[in-house]
Amino acid sequence: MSQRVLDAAALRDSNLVKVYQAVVEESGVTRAELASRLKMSRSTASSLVQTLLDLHVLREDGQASSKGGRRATKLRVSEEHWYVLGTDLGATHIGTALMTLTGEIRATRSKLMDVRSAPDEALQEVVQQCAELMRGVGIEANRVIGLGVAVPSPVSPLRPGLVSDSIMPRWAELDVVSVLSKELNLRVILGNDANMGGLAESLWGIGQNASSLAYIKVGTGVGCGLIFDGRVHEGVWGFAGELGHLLMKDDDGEPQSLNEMVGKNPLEAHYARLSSQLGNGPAGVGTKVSPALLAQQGDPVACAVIAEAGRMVGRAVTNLIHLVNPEMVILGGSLAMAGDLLLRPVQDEVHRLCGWNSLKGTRVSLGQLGERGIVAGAAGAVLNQFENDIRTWLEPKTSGLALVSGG
Amino acid sequence: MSQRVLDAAALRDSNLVKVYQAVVEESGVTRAELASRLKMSRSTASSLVQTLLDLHVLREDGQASSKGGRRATKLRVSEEHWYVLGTDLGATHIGTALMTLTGEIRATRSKLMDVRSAPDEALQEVVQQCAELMRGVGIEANRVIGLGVAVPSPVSPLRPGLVSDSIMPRWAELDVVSVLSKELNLRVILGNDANMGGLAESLWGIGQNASSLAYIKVGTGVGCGLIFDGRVHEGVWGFAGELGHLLMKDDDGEPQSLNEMVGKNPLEAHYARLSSQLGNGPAGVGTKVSPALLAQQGDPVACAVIAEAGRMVGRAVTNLIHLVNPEMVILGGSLAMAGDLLLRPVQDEVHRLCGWNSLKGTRVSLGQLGERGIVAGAAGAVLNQFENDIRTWLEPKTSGLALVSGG
DNA sequence: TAGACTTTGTCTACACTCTAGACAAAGTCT
DNA sequence: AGACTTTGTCTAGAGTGTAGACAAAGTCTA
Repeated sequence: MSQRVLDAAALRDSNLVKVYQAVVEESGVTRAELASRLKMSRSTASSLVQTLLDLHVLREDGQASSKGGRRATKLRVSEEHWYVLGTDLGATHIGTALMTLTGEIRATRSKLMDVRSAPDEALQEVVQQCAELMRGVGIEANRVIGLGVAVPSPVSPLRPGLVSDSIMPRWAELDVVSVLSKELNLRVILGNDANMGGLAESLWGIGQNASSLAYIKVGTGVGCGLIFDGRVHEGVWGFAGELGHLLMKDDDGEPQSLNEMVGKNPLEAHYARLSSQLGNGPAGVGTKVSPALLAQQGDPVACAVIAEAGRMVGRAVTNLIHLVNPEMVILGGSLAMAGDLLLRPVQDEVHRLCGWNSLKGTRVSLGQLGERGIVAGAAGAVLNQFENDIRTWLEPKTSGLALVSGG
Repeated sequence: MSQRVLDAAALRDSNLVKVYQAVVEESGVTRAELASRLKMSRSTASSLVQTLLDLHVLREDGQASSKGGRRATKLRVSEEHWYVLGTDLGATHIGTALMTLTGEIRATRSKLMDVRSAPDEALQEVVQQCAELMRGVGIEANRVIGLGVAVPSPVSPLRPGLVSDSIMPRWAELDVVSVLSKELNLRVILGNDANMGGLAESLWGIGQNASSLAYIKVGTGVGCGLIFDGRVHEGVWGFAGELGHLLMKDDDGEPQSLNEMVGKNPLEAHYARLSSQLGNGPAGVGTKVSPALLAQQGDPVACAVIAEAGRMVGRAVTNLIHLVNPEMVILGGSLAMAGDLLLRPVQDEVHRLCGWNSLKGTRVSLGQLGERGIVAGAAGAVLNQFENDIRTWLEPKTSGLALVSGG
C-alpha cells in the first residue's frame, strides 16, 4: 500500500513532471511565469526547463512580448521528436494513429476485418499498421514512447495484458500486451474503448475543463468510461461503467438491460418492426443501414426509434448521475452520429428524472472527436502514464520494452 | 490544476507521512523494517521516526524479539497525546465521540433533538458535547486535532462548510464549519453521513482490506458512500452515491425512486398495509416500531417487508456494481439491524441480476461498526486529512483554526 | 565461557536538490 | 541618455537522503 520514500532524484523527477504539465496546460508560458505559478525560484525553473529541453519533450518557440523589460522565451511541448501510437481494435475493424505529444494526429491506418474470431491475424495487422506508420514519417521505434490499444471489452487491472474472455472468447489467455510489446519493442497499454474515448474527450475534446466526466459510447452495445481528475476509473476488475448492463424495465417479470434495448441489433429490429407496422416500407427496411444515418436523412421512423433510444439512455444516465455525480456527460459512439436527435431526448429525460435540482444542471453534450476519439484516447492513455514519470520513461532508450498496467 | 513544486522541506513532510502510514498499517514495526519496506536507508528511517516521536504521533513500545542480533524497538501510533472528535448530526439526534489516533473511541455523548428545525440549538449542543468530552478526559483543545461532522445531506466540495438547502431548508446559508471552528477553536470538516460511514468501515471495519467499497446506508432514506483507495468520492457537487434517487420501477408511467420504496415511511406503510390485509393485527401495527426490529423478533409480515426491501436494494446495488465496480458493498443504517434478513435478499438479487459473471462475485456484507460507524467515520475524515500532512497540521498549535474542505 | 557472527540504531562525509541573491543581458519609459 | 524593469543564469548556502563506519546488544557455536 504505502509507497517508497522519496529521495532527491525522485523529487526532481516529480518537479520535472509538474513543469511539463504546466506547459501542456498553457502552451507558450515562459520560464519566469513557470517560476511564479509553480512557486519556485527562477533558477530552479531554468534548470528544470533545461533538462526537459535536453530530453526533447519541450522546445523554445520565439520571444514573448516585453512586459517592461527583457523579453521572455516562450516554451511549448515539442511535436517533432517524440511520438505515440494508438490503436482501436474494434469488433469489425482495426485503426491506428500516430500522434505527437501535443495530441495531433499525424497519420492513420485502417482496415476492416473480423477481429473477434481471428486474434492472431488481428494482432499481426496491428503490428503492420504500427510499422507502416513509423516508417511513413521516417522515425524509428526509439522515437515512439508507446502504443495504446483500445478493445471493446473490459480490461481487468489485475490482468492488464488480457482481454476479458466473456466478450471475446477466442482472445482468452492471449496476452495482447506482451505479444505486441515484444514484436514492436514498445511499451503497450491495453484498455477498454469507452474508457479511452472518455480520456480523449477529457484531454482534447469537450471535456477539457471538466474535473470529472462520463463518456457514453452507444454502438454495438453501450459502454461508459468514467474519468475522475484526468484518470480513468476502471473498477477493481475493470468493469466500472458497464452502463449496458443497467436494468431498466420492469414491466412485471424480469428487468431488462440497456444493451437489450438500445444496442445495434435491438435498435435495427425495432426499426424494422415499426416500419412494417406502418405498412409501406420506408427507406431503410432490410438494407441494414444504421438508424442513426436514416434519422439524419429525415426518416421519421428512424427518428422515433432514435428518440426512444435516447430516452432509455437518458434514464440510464440519470442513474449514473445519481451514483457518481460527474461534472458532465458526453455521448459518443455510432449512435451519436444522429446528433441532436439523440442528444435532446437524453437531456430531456435527465432533466425530468433527476431527483436533485442541482443535478438537473449536469451538462450533457455530444463528443467533439467523433470516430477518432478512440484511437486518440488509446494514445492518450500512454501519454498519461508518460507524463507521470517522464525521465524514467525516457531513460532506458535502448533497453526497450516494459510491462505496464492497463489504462 | 498543477500543484506547486516540491522543495526539500516538502519532501521531508511527504516522507514523514509515509512512515506514519506504514506504522498505521502495521503496528509494532521497527525502524529497520521501515527502512527496508519503504526502501530508505536506516539513517533516514531513524531520523524520520525521531521527528514523529517528538511530535507525539508515534511512541516506542518495548523490544521485538531478536532475529539473531540486537533487538529492535517496536513502534506504534500514540494513543495518549492527540485526540480527534466526530459528531453525527442526525435528523433526530446528535452524538459525539472522542477518539484516539488509533481509532479507539474513548468517550461518547448523545442526545435526542429535532435537528432539522433548530439549527442554532443543534450547533450549540454539538459545541457542548465536544467541550464535555474534552473536559472529561482532561485535555485541552490544543490536544485535539479536529472535529468531523456528519450530516444526512449532500455536502458540496464547492461549499464545504454548508449543508445542502434542499434537504434541510432551515440550515441553508448557515456555515456550520466556520461557526463550529470559531466556537471550539478546532479544525472542522463537514461531510455526508453515508460517506463517513463508508470511510469508517474502510478504516476500521469489514472493508479494511478493500481497495474500493460502497457503503449503503438504509435508514430514513437510502444513502451511499463511495470509497476509492481510501478516499471518499464525493462527485462534483457532493451528490455521488445518491442511491436513494435511483429509478427502480416502471410499471408503465413514472419510474419510482428507491427512497419511495424502502425509506422509513414507505416501509412502515407497507407493513401496515400487509398487516391489515391479513386481518388480525400483528405485533407492530400502529406502534411505529421499526420493521427491522419486528423482523428480528420473528414477525413474519415484517420479514416479508424486509425481504422485499432487500430485493429492491439488491437491484439498486446491481446497478451500482455495474457502474463503479467496487471491491465490496457494505450494508449499514437502521435497516441493517435486520441482519441476514436484509443481507440475503440483497445478495441473491445481485447474484441473479449481474450481467457479468465476475461481478456476481462482488462481496456484499453487513457493516461491522453498527451505529458507531458514523461518528467514527466523521473523526476518520479528520484523521485522513491529518495523515496526509502531519507536520503542517500540527505546527500552528496555538494559532488555531483553519478552513478545510469537506470530507 | 569466549569468540565469531548478526542485527539494530546512530553518526559523519558526501551528493543532490531547491533557494536567495547577485549579475549581466535585453527591453521599456521618461 | 539614463533610470527602471524583466529575464535568465550563476554561485554560495541550507536542507534532504545515502553509504558506510561504528558501537551496542543480541545469538550461536566450539
